[in-house]
Order: sequence, then C-alpha cells, then structure tokens
Amino acid sequence: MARPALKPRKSPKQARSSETVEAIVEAAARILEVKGVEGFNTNAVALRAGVSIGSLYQYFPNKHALIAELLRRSVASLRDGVTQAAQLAQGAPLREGMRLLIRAAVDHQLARPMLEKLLDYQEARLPMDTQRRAIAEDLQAQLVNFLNHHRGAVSVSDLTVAALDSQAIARALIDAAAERDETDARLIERRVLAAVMGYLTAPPQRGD
Amino acid sequence: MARPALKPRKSPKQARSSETVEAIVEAAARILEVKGVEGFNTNAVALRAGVSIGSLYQYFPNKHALIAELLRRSVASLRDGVTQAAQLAQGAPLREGMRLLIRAAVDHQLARPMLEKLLDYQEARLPMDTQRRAIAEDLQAQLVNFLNHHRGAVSVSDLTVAALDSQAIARALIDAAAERDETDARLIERRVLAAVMGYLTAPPQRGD
DNA sequence: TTAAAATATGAGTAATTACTCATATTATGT
DNA sequence: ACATAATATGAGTAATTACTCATATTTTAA
Repeated sequence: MARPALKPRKSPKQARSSETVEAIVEAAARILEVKGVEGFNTNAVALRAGVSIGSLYQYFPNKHALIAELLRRSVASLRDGVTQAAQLAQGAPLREGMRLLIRAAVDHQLARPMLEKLLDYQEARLPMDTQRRAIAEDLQAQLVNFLNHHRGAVSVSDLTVAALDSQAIARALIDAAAERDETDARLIERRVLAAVMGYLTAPPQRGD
Repeated sequence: MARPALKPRKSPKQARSSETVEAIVEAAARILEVKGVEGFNTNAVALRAGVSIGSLYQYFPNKHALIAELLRRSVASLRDGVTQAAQLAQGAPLREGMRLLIRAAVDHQLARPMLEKLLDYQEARLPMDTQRRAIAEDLQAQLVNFLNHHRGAVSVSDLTVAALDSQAIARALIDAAAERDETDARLIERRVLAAVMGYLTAPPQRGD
C-alpha cells in the first residue's frame, strides 16, 4: 500500500520524449555526483535537464523512481560487461577468468566512480523492483556459475557468499582507488585480483 | 566562510546537560540506523531524545554537527580498539598480527553495522574537522607502522595505500556479512584475513 | 536567601521541496 | 486540413524542516 511506485508513469512514444527522458536521467546522475543525495531534488534535476518540472513527473512518478532508474541502468551495464567477460572466461583457469570478470567491474565502476559509490549505498535502502531484481540475480548467477566451474580450487564452501563477497571486495577497492584519484585500471585490477584470489583460495581453517 | 561549523555551540558544564547531550547523540544514532540519512532531521532527533528542539541547538550548531559527532566517536572507538590490538600484535608475525587488527575492526563494526555503514558513506561527504582528522591519521599511522615492521613480507610497495585498502576490504566484507545477518565474528574475521593477506602478499607482477 | 549562571522549552518563521493540474504546444494519421 | 493523441509547461500548494528567540526553570555559589 505505502510501497512507492517506481515504474514509469508514461512511456515515451516519440523520439522527442525519449530525448526528454534521457536528459532527465543524465541530469539526475550529474546532480547525484555533484551534490550527493542531500542536494538531490526534483526541481534541480528538471532545471539541469533543461526541462520543466511537469515533464519530469510525466515519466517518473516520484523522486525515488529517478534513482531506481539510475540503479537499473547501472546494474544492467555491469551485468552486460560481466556477461561478455564470462564468455571469455569460459574454460580459462580460475585466476585468469577472475581477472577478466574483475576487469569488467573495474571498467564499469571507474567510468563514473562517484555515482557508482552513491548508488551502491542507495541499493540497500531502495526497494528492489522486479526488473532490477532479475538483472541483479542474473549477474549473481553468472558469478556463481563461474565459481562453480572451479569449485575444486575454491576453498569457500558457499559459492553464493563467495560471489557476493567478491563483488564487495571489488567495489571497495575500486572506490578506495577512485577516492585517491587513481585512474590506472590495470593497477587496480591487479590489487583486486590479489585480494579476491586470497579470499577464494585461502586454505580452510578448522570448520568450514 | 561558507564552511559549516561543526564545533559544539556550548559545552555541558553540569551532569544534567551531559545527559542531555548523550541522549541527543544516541537518538541521532538510532534515527540514522532506522530511517537513514533521508529520514534524519533535527526535530525527529530531539523528539526521540526526549528533549526540546531548542536544547539540541544549545549543543549542536546544526544538523551536520550531529553526524560529525557520531563520526568522531566511531573513528575514536575504532582507533582505540586498533591501538590495543596493535600492542598485542607487536612482534607477532604478519598474519597473526593482522588477525588481531582485523578482529578489532570486526568487533567494532559488528556492534552497530547499519550505523557504521551509513557513517562510512557520510565520511566522504562531510568536511573533516581537526579533531577527527587527528584521530583518523593516528589510526592510519598505526596500520602503516605495523605493516612497516613486516615490509619484507608485504609485496605492496606503498604502505599508505596498503593500509587504506586493507581498511576498505575489511569494511566491505563486514558490511556484506552484516547485510546477510551474519553474526559469527570469527567466521567473518577469517574471510577478511584471507582477502587482506592475499592483497598484501600476492607476488608482484611486472611493474610495482 | 538570592543573584547569577546554566540549562531547558517550544511556538514560530523562513526556506525548501515533492508533486499537481489546468493549459499550451507539437506531432501523427487520415 | 483537421482531429486526436502525445508532449511540454510552470505557477501554485501543502508539507516538511532547519533553526531562532523570548521566556521559563533549575542549579550553583556567596
């Protein structure tokens, strides 16, 4: 009942309105990057998009739907990158496959580091709509599947946990690097790979 | 000029007002945990603290000063834990010393996972006052110092980066575990240790 | 006992902001 | 050319919220 509607109010039929929607989404991203969640308000987004506040509400039922859309696009883009990487990783040894997956994550997150960090935080607080859930589950499934092909070399027994934790490690190290204004993707990739491989292949202690 | 003042407006002289301040700080923490930054407002904090809004502004010049105080306390508490752990870690081998340091971090963050995650995000956006900077630098220095004692075994050349990244890994894995409602500190500790050791001791690739 | 200092109160204010709606403009199909 | 659908507009509204200030109460100290 009180669940916020995140679906588009109206979907654009003409090219004109598609451009409007794109302008709004991009403006929302910029505002989030520059002002953070606190400075994020619909009037500012509309202004930045060069569009009236009324137009914004033609396509987004409320403020949260804007962030939900950014989140949807971000996860979808990461998922697509990982899908490609997972193709290449087919049959490769654990370490090399992992390197490719991590590369996809680094490239994705380094494109808009501030925005991604912010969205990562929002992810936990915003209810996940069906569409985003599907994409997120697809992404997670691909990682688990990859790990499963190498389960002999992986010492963590719960691959679901392993996939989630690997994502968490990658995100954290990429965020940290971006905070220091690092831009060398390969360098970051190496460090993430080291941490993730350490995590995955550490000799099991007693118990687990 | 436009820099927000985060210092207390007035410092409590009597026991009565100390209790007021404590009530306010604790209420601020609860509100952040339950409602997030979006639902965080001074009126709500005062109400929850059982104190008038006027009293709140006697001790905190503005809303951000409340979060700054929470941040200060959190970093101070982590620093204290790490200081103790670093004592014990003196002379221990890298792995065992690291385990102690990580244990401190896990214990700290697992005490109030939601709050810590949120504060972590705020940390980047709020200007760091002199006091918090000093504490944070002390913490960082202790980690660097510890790593320096084992620099033979650490393959990362920049120990400052290594310390920051280790903290990032720990925070991320603890957050992820808390998100899954895990509570077994030792289990989390092991996973963090595996990742951090992997990060620190990975054989260097060509370059660095 | 009493003056001064410390502390507490909460109605009130100005600013911000999410969102609506009546109306205007533009595009499409026939 | 024209009717209809799609799209765009932005002044206006109700709600929220950060913060003030004049006043009241409590504590301290002489």
